[in-house]
Amino acid sequence: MGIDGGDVVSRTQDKTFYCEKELTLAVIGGKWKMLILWHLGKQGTKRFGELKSLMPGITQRMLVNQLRELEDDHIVHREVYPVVPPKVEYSLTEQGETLMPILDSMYEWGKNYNQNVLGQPIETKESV
Amino acid sequence: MGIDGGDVVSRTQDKTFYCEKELTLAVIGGKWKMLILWHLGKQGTKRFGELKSLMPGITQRMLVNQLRELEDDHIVHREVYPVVPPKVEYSLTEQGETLMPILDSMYEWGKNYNQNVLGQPIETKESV
DNA sequence: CGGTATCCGAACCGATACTG
DNA sequence: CAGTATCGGTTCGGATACCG
Repeated sequence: MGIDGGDVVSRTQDKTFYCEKELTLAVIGGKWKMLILWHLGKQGTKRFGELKSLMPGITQRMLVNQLRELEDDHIVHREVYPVVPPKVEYSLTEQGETLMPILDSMYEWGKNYNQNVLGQPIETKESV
Repeated sequence: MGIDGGDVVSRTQDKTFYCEKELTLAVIGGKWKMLILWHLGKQGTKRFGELKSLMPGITQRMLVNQLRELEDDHIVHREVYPVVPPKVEYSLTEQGETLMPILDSMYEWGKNYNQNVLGQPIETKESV
């Protein structure tokens, strides 16, 4: 029996999960992970520096950190080319690709919630 | 322009979001929120104490906290009956109901990930 | 170019005690 | 029964400096 009264579902990331949803959340829930997955999923393979440019707000420390965790979870593949200067490419694994429908749903839900509940207009590049 | 180089999408919970997915994550991402939504979504209206019983691992402080945040976000409805001893019932709002397909997807993804990637057997009440 | 290492404040969250 | 209040440990994540 787990702490929530249910069976233990899984252990990874040094954590114990009592429900499959929590496992999914643990994989995509990092501060920058969804954004990284989004870029890799929609635009394909990217170099480290390209990802950094796509997310100006992220620090190098956090980008490395989030990518390593996604790699450890078998969501992102890291390809190192032994050249100088260094070249490292990141892409989604097959398992990583299977997350895209969920991210799409979350995008759609957020858009709807923003309009219907928060009542905020959609700002487009034209309107701003 | 937002900090990530994109436009600001939304502001709520005293936070600023630059992508709709982050807004969705902010709504469901609390430590116990998915579990609360799951119970209310699958089994309908519950009293405070019932929810607490369904999640033995949660502290009273966290249950109140997570429910208040979900209420503030218009995901959960709180109905207070003016009786002694107090009686308070929680249920999903219409907007809250629209989260269920996402939670279902996350459940299914987690189950698949647990088997295919982590390679952990499914523990059933019978097998344990 | 693609990282590491270190520091440190903020946020999260559990334990515990008290209350109308 | 359904909360509130307070304390404190742990984790998260931003800033900065250095490296092969």
